[in-house]
Amino acid sequence: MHATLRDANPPLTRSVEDYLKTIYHLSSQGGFAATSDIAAMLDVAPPSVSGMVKRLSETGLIEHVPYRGVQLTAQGRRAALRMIRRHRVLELYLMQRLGYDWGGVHAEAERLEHAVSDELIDRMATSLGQPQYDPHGDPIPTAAGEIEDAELVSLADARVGAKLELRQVATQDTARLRYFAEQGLTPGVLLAVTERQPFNGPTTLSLVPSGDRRVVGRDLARLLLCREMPVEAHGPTAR
Amino acid sequence: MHATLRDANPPLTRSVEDYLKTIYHLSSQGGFAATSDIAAMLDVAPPSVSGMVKRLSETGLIEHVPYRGVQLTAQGRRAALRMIRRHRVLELYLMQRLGYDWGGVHAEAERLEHAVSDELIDRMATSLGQPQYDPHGDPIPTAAGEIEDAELVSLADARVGAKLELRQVATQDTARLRYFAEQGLTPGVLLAVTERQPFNGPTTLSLVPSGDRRVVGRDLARLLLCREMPVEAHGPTAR
DNA sequence: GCCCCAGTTTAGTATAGTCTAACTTCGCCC
DNA sequence: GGGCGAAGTTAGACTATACTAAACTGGGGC
Repeated sequence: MHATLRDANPPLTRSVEDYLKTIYHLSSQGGFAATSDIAAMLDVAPPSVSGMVKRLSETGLIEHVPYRGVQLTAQGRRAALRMIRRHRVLELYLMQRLGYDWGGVHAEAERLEHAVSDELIDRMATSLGQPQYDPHGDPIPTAAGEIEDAELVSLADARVGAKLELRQVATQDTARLRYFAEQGLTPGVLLAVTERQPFNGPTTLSLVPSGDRRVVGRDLARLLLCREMPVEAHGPTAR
Repeated sequence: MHATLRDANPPLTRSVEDYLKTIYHLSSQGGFAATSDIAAMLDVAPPSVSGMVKRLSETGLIEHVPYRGVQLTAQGRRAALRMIRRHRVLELYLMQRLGYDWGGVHAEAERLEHAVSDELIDRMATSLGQPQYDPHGDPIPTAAGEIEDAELVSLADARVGAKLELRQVATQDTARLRYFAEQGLTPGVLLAVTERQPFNGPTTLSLVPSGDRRVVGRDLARLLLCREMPVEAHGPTAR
């Protein structure tokens, strides 16, 4: 009797899927996801997170170190990547095939990702030619659950002419964070490197799509981790 | 202060949407939907239905006559038709644009219909050219909530050559119902009228796609209510 | 015209998720 | 090195939905 692996995949609930995705994002850059960060990102109260964390670690999807935070297990990571694949394929499909724009696409994908079957996602991916990146330039995990490493470059090292997406601001310092925010340099913004002074001089960049220029000194530029954008191959979608 | 219509649309839950759709189908042909029929169709226990019925009638979506059954209010009917529109547009889109076949499309649409936005459905409908019928030949309600009357013809009155979908077997008589079932004449089957003998004689038909022939006398033929199929305009999808 | 059974409703319990309020723990600061 | 504030957890309650078991109702058969 192989009842051992009986309920190996009790289908995850919508809520569980959201938690796993959130934990994946929070812990991808650094070990643990904190309760309060999860709560903030999902817009629920911290005790709700504690409760869910208990259930998820009982079912082996995450590992919980009390007062430290949580991490995904291999199983949890697989489930999270499946959701991320769904989300990114959906966003790309909605934009390319149904005329969605940046405004509406995220919310729509956010709801659909819990309802689609793997088959539908694969059909969409096939229809799109097995794309590797979503409309934001983020890599799409494969159906087998592999995802390209983000390979972040600091702005200080990016070559002049590169088109980048700012992905991470590598400091906890409030004053610097605030300064970056004032400059419009927050994760997600697109920019092009237009110039760099020699001898460790400052980098000049222009924000996309506004075209605004910024000059960033080397020390600060090293904190801005970016992903080089894939060659623009898709249509005239905004940006 | 117009707080009167404050929570006019507390978004319906997935479960509520399923109940409304089921009640619509069960009560469309005849006044009341019975508790046990709803339970059977949703695969839940009858007491679960009683509980939901109480809540739904409190919120004004249905009307409940104890021990008789339930009917949709105008508001409930509107919500049900919205779900039916979603379901039918989804089925058509999945088959025409993503290569789904009859096997998988229903289940997929059944899940997606609770997650899609009205905008997405409208975009799909636009992409399909504002279709009027789903792949089963059922009419698609408009975005405004209007649905074509089914306009059923009895098999006895259908013209020779017509292609029909059997929609309703208009008798409660068990013996007749059993006989029809044995003949493969159950709601949903497709058939073509091939011949009719004069002077109120029997009608000959062939089942689609098997091609099997049946001869049905006038009295019985009058009980078989059918919908004339719209002209086949879509591709070579199985059937 | 009474009775009985199928169908319906009530009662009570469970589960997954949420919340607020109250308590605990951690680690930083002086 | 002791205290204090922030972060985390526990406790307890609520909602939506489901279930089983038990009680009720109403119309058809004799």
